[in-house]
Amino acid sequence: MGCLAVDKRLADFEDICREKGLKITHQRLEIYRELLSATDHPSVEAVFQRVRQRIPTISIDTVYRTLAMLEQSGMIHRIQTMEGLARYESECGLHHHLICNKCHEVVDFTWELFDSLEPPPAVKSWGVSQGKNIVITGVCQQCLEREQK
Amino acid sequence: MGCLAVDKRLADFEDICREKGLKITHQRLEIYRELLSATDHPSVEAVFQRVRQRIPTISIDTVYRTLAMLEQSGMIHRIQTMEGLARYESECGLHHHLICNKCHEVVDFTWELFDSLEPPPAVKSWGVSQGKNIVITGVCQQCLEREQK
DNA sequence: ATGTATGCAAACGGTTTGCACGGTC
DNA sequence: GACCGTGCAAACCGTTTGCATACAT
Repeated sequence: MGCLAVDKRLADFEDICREKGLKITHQRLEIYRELLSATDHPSVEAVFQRVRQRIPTISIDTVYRTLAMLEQSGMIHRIQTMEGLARYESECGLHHHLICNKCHEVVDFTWELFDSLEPPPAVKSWGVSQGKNIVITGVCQQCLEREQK
Repeated sequence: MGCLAVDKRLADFEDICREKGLKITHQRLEIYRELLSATDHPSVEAVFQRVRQRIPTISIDTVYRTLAMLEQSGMIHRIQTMEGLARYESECGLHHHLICNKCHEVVDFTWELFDSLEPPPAVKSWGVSQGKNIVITGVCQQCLEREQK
């Protein structure tokens, strides 16, 4: 999953750590590996539960700290959802999000036409833009089917 | 401010309350009035501080409950920010948001060309879309100037 | 050997909830 | 007078932090 193979990105992770003087620990590797193979956009709690199966002694604090560290290094992204909790993704390519109002699942989609569009002049006069992201909210197919049970 | 005059929207508020059997209280009126005249996108705490000047005995719980009620009735919108707190706006017209990564201020902008665009097919097959919102993040002019002090 | 990362536990901040009183209808 | 809304306080939940130990370098 993601824009590069998992192995390549784990190697990059080690390079970035060495470069920044960060230590390559068992916990950090497993947390990053978990996020690289995740297709949903897991919450901190979800990452914790998954990694815990391989490292039963891991604490949720370490998951919080590691995810924050990975985000600061630009290796993963944080998404703040309407539920009020943070979700993470390892996807680094240009993309947007579909969020279901019922099950709160997050799905990626791409929209190249939009990406190539020039924003209106008001944006330029506001300041310097660094990210341009669409969030489409609605109800996903599974929830629609579940509703008309 | 907003797509309708403040007085008109306060009258609508009373109609909607009567319709739904909700009581028109002093607190609810002042909270809604405050949001109608706000140009920033205030947090619950900010609304509380402002309304408190006119109703010194008001509690923050009431502000939370009233804002939730107004949102459920479709009279205002909640925005979940990256800071992890909720912000509210009374604007009901189609618009998008500029968010400064430094001061976290939220500014509205419109983009009619985008609004008229048909989303890619993947969106239709995902489910039913209800909202389509752009968030552009970056650094606003004031923060840029403050930086190069 | 040095110093950062971890795990534990406690604190934190925004938000929600249970309850008795007060105000609206 | 009936009942919903309010204010107070306490609970709640996701997240952050201080500290002593464990581990990577």
